[in-house]
Amino acid sequence: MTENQIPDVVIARLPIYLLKLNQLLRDGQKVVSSAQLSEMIGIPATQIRKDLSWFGGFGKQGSGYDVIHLMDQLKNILNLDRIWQMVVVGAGNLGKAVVEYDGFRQKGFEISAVFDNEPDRIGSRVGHLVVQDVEDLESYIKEHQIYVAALTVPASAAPSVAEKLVKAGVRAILNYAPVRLLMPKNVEISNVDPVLSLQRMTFYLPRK
Amino acid sequence: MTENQIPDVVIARLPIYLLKLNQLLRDGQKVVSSAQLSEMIGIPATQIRKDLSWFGGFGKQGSGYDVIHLMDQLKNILNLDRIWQMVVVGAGNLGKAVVEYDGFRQKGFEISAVFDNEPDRIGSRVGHLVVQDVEDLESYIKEHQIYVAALTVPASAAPSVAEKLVKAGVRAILNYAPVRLLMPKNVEISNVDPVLSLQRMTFYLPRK
DNA sequence: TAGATTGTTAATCGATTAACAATC
DNA sequence: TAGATTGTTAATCGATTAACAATC
Repeated sequence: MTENQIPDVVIARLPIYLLKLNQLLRDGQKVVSSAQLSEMIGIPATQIRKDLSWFGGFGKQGSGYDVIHLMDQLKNILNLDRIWQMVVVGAGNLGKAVVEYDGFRQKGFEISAVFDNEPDRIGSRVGHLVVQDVEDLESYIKEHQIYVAALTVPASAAPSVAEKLVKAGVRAILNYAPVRLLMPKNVEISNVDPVLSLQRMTFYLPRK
Repeated sequence: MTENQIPDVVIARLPIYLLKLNQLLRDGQKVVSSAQLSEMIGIPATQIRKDLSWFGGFGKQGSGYDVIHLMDQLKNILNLDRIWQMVVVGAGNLGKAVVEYDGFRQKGFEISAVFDNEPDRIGSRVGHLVVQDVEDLESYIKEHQIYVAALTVPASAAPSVAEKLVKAGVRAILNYAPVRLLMPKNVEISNVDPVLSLQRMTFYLPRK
């Protein structure tokens, strides 16, 4: 069963295409060529075509890609033609910001619960949610069949909470804690660590 | 002048090594081998050694790397043996969270000013700072020789603000707005877009 | 039809990995 | 010295890019 494995880098670019297509749609553009997309997002046209061709022929020779149609296809490929329920673990400043950020819901990720272990926080309101006891995390995930979680606990607590999440059935973790979490290979993890990004960029800055 | 160009992917891994070394230091470990590091962060030992060897020989055959010495070297390479002043543009929820997040300062990135264009927000306090008028952004950057900025304005405003930043002399932008910004090639940009990360991960999740 | 642009093959480029001599 | 682990070369692997036939 040698599956025609699609490279991870290709998958990572699809949401970028989708983002730009959204914008084109709002601007009322009906059709777009790979050359136009290329210029707008700074990815070579050949690469865009190659990426898309992993999944089929979505374009039309001579004219380009129908914006709406391509968006639908990408959403389907990325499993985004549905709403994903998501839990947030950690109700500190970061957790609050995540819960109150509107961008997740707008793109189909609905935060359905937030958890913490601090007695002071449990029971308090964050956004439109009430903070629940992390003791109830596993049963909640199982009962509601949650696959996606955001981790906004301190670095020290992250590994053990992540393990709990995985044990309960979570398959994708958005990790805001500044640690590298080792995951079984059937669990996806994305690290949101702006400090690492800054530390990369400073390499290229003038030393003074 | 064919410079021995170091790949971007290599640079991007160095802060990860640094993060883990920090942890080892706290744990009191003095020396670490590439094999140990490998196991701890899930990057092949060969790759770690290869990455480091771009910059010189930091290890000792037979024993490994001195934790403190390697940290010092990495900090030097990444230009992290100093404090970077940073401005934040956009004082909405996201901007507030960024200003109030302690992790930047801890790692040597000091937020020295925050800007917005909303009259209601200008003059109000965020963390220990007072929100300044974005009209004064360029002069502030020039006067204080700021090279690093975080962009937490709405997507629609991001491109024009980014342009202002670059014009004033900013060379590294941490972009929180959900847009791709095209930058001159002497300006570094990192996108912090958790939604894109989620949209990548859902590809791998079971469809139901 | 002529012009434009896709989808795909093949060539190139660059990054990862294996292997091992050097050396602490 | 013997054992361990680095630093580096060469081989492999995989991703990007160029080129162009197919086709709208």
